[in-house]
Order: sequence, then structure tokens, then C-alpha cells
Amino acid sequence: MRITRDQAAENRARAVDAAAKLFRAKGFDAVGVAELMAAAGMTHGGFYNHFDSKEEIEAAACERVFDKSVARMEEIAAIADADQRKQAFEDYARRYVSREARDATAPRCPMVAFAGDVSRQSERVREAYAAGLRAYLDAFARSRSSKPSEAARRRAIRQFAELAGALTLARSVARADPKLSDEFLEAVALRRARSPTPAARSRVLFDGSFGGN
Amino acid sequence: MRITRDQAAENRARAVDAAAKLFRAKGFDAVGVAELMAAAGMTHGGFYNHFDSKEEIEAAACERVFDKSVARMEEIAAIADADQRKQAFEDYARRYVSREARDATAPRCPMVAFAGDVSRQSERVREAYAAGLRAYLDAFARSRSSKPSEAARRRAIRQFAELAGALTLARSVARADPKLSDEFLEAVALRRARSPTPAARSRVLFDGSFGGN
DNA sequence: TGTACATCAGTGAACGCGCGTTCACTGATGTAC
DNA sequence: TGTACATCAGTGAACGCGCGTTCACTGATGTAC
Repeated sequence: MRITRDQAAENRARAVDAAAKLFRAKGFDAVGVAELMAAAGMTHGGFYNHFDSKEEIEAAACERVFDKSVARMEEIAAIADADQRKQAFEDYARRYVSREARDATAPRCPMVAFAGDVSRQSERVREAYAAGLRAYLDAFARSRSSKPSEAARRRAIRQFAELAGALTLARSVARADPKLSDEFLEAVALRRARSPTPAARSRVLFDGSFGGN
Repeated sequence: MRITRDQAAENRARAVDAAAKLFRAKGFDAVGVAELMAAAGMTHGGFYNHFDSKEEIEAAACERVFDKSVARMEEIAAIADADQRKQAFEDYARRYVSREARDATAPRCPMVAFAGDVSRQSERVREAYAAGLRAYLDAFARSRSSKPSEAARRRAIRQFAELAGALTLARSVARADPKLSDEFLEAVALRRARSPTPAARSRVLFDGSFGGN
């Protein structure tokens, strides 16, 4: 039964949304076309009306995830007042390594979700990922500092590597060793604190889990 | 045709070795039992003489990879002279984010190879991974500093997150954007240099690629 | 605006394929005497 | 030490299953008059 063009476009968008979430949660290869279409409220047969292959929805979903992350980072970079921007950035970083971010089934950060898998995916997906990472990192560096320089960019890259690394490692042992997992989050969240009390430590992680996801 | 017990034990060990390499290169799910056995010079039918399931060889391979990494880290931690130990540790860190490490098909570091996938694997594999990460991180912290303290451990964790994060990110865009990939390696390798010349930069990355893999 | 028909988004069965696992079989090894 | 037989590591065919992809079909939509 044929449906309206608008309805068809909505159906495609729902499939990409479902893919964005499922791929982040389980990885590209562990999610089948039938599962994607079912999550979008359809059956698998119609998949190829919208996409020429599974590869295409992988790339589309990857772009979708990056679009959201980049938009969020751009918002922070766009804050005119330097102090306010710094505050917004630090809030972002604190939430990035919060328990809530770690315990989410599907990581919000495209790098945490995809970095390990993407080099084994098709060129199309790798290109979408690389373009996304470039845009994200640029916005990240601009959010951190208003004066662009090589040194500032290197500091931004190092800080992002630290954040993404810590969240990835914290997620990797979240179930098997929750205490070790917490250590990864705390070590990064407490970056600037000298010798925090246990209370301060849990406050940082608790606050980090607030403020939306 | 029956073979000697020693030969059988060797065959099992070869299978685990092959698995350690193939799983690091392609991830657990992308390597089949038949491929593992073929890499060890056998056919797939005999697999269940050695392992009760694919899960078991995944856990065994994970342990094997960690054993090597932990042993290497322990060697550094065991160096009595503080200056020599510091030097050995810095060499290790520099090689960790070298181009050679990035371009290796199978990452040597178990965290870089497995962190993204391990939370989706069976409990057996997750436990093997968590035990390995605990041992590795302890040795890493001891290599960095002889005076154990909470703060020193947090610094060690942060540095390891930075190293593993940078290598993971560098690998993720190695083919699609080699320049961006280099930036991740350089930003971490040049950590202590203030404003390095391009020559110094490439020297660091070049030296980093020496000293064995 | 109303009618007639071509279009095409979605359905569900079917395809070939590779996966993890099982199994009957082989024949040299390990063991009992 | 020599013989007889049970053991069992390795082989390769076969299994059920889920995957990505294809296809004949359906029927409301979009279009031409």
C-alpha cells in the first residue's frame, strides 16, 4: 500500500534515528537491517526503497550522531562572554565523564561509540566519521579557548583524548569492576582538585550526572 | 589420526596465539572459529577438543594479550634506579603513540584493541579484560612513580586515558584523514615540549616508531 | 473537479552465505598385560 | 621389550540459524486528461 511522500520521508528519518541509537549501543555489525526497520515500525523488505545498502544507513546514522554532537559543541563555542563560555565548557566536560554518561546504553559521544569499530567499516562510513570528528574537534578547540594557536589546539586534542579515553575505559569495565570504572571518571573529573575529600569526589560525579544528557 | 599430548598442547597454544592476534586486529565477532583454526594450521572440527565454546577462546586470547602487556609494564616498574625507570617509562609512552603503533594491523595494547567491544561480550571475556586492566594499570602507576598515593594514581590514570584515547582516535581516522590522525599522536607525544619546531615534531614521531614493537 | 491508470512505499517469502556447533569417522598414540 | 586394544586429537560433512539482499505482490497515492 503506497503512502504519501511526506510519510515516506518520515519513515526514512525514523529509520536513520533508530540506526543512530542502535549502532551507538551495539556497534554497526551487531544490528541487522530487520532490527533497524522494526525499530522504525516497518518490516525489512522496504529497506532498499530508502537505502542502497546497509553501508548507506551506517554512514547516514554516523552523520546524524555527529550532527547532534557538533551542534552542541558549536553552541558552546558561540557563547560570546569568555567566562560564560568557559563555564559552559567545564559543565560539558564534567557531564561527559559523569556516571550517567557512562551508564547510558548508547554512548552519546560518536567517538566513544564508533572509534573502535570505524576503521573496520567501509570507506563511506570512515569518511563520514572523519568529517564528523574534524568538525567536532574544531568546535571543541574553539570552545576551550578564544585565541587559536598550535599549542592551544594540541592542548584541546590532549584534553579530548583524555576525556574520550577515560569514558571508553570506564565503560569497558563498568559491569565487571565498577570501582575501577569509577576511578577513570573521578581521575578526569577531579583534574583540577588537589586532594579532594571523598565527599567532594562523589559530589563531582553526582553533579556531573545532572544537567541533562 | 591421534597425535602426541605435547603436540596437542602446542596446537591449543597456537590457536590461542592466532586468536590473540586476529581478535586484536578484527574484533571478537568478526573472526570465526574456522578462521582461527586455519590460522593455527588446523581445521575447524577439532576446535571443541580444546575449547568448550568460542567464548572460551575469546577469554583465553584476552588473557594472553594482557599477560604480554602487563609483563612489559612490570619490567619497567621493576627497574630500581628512579631515573632509569623514568627514562624507560617515557620511551614506552613515546612508542605507545608512535606511527608504528598506530599503523599496526593489530594494536598491541589490549585496551585499544578491546575497550570498545568488551562491554558487549560475554561475562567471561569481560572478567578476563577487567582483571587484565587492573594489573596493567597498577604496573603503569608503579612505573610512573615510586611513591604511591591517591593523587599519583589519579595522574597515572589520566595519563593512560590520554595515551589510549589518543591512539584509539588516531587509529580511527588513520585511513580517512592521516593528517588529523597525526595530530592526535603529536599532541600527546609532544606533551612536555613548549612550542616544538616542525623538525622536532617529526623527530619525536619518528623516534617513537623505533625501539621495537 | 472527476475519472483512469501508472507509480512506488511497504509487505513477507525466499535466496545464498557464513556462522557456531555437532557428529561419525580415522588412525597414531598411550596403556595394560 | 613386545603385542593388543582403547583412547582421543584432528578431519570434513552436516545441522540450524540469522544475516544482507532480492523479488513478486499490494493498494493508496500522484498524475494525466
